[in-house]
Amino acid sequence: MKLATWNVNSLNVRLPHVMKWLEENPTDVLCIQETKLTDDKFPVTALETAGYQVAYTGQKTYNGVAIISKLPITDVVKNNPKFEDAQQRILAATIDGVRVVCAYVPNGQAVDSDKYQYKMAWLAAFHEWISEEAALHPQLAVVGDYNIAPEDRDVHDPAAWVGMVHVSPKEREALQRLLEIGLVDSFRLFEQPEKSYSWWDYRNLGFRLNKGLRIDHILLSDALRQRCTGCVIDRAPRKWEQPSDHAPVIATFS
DNA sequence: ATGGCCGGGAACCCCGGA
Repeated sequence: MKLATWNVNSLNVRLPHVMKWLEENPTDVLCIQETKLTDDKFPVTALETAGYQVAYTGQKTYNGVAIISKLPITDVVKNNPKFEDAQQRILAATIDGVRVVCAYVPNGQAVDSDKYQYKMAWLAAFHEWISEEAALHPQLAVVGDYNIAPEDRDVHDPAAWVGMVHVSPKEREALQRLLEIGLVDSFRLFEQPEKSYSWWDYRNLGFRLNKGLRIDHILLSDALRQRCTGCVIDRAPRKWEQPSDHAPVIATFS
């Protein structure tokens, strides 16, 4: 089984990239974020014709998440039942006995901004809900754009990022609390190249100079960790024409 | 370098992203 997460930064623009990537990288479950599409605009036909089932929840202009799967999708839940949220950022579903949570964690904009307060409140409620999901579903994968770089080695220039959103101690603690539920960052289960990132700024030749952050993660419960045989970041689509600023992260399972 | 890039939506600038 192969499970991937990718912030596509507008599915309207990136649908061809998604289709091409799925063709080149047969994937059982692809979780995407920032679709920026209302549900009536979701490209159901294109994906179904390619042999995938879909679940999605979106809104105009911002946010929006979806799960694209070769295998049947059941027990779909939209949003965190414990957090009233007008923003469409969470989709959970069961696929092949695995509970998959696709999440787009708020950006936070700047430490101590209103958006940062929202991010922290969102993460607290997410922790509460994921704790329960973990108790209910031994095989749990919590994947998506976390907008948090866990450690300094996940940041191209840690000194330059001190005090910035994505690396602040409070955000990192929130991610750590999620891990304490019994989840593991699948990327760090395996030897990885130095300076591995999943996002690069469009500006300043960010990708060319590998000035990035590793903020997209696949967190796994212990039962899934036992089955995990690899986790990689696929930089290839970041080199395509008109790319998303994020790259897919892929975990494989026995 | 005080910044550069994107996408969306409403217009030909501004917001949000990270």
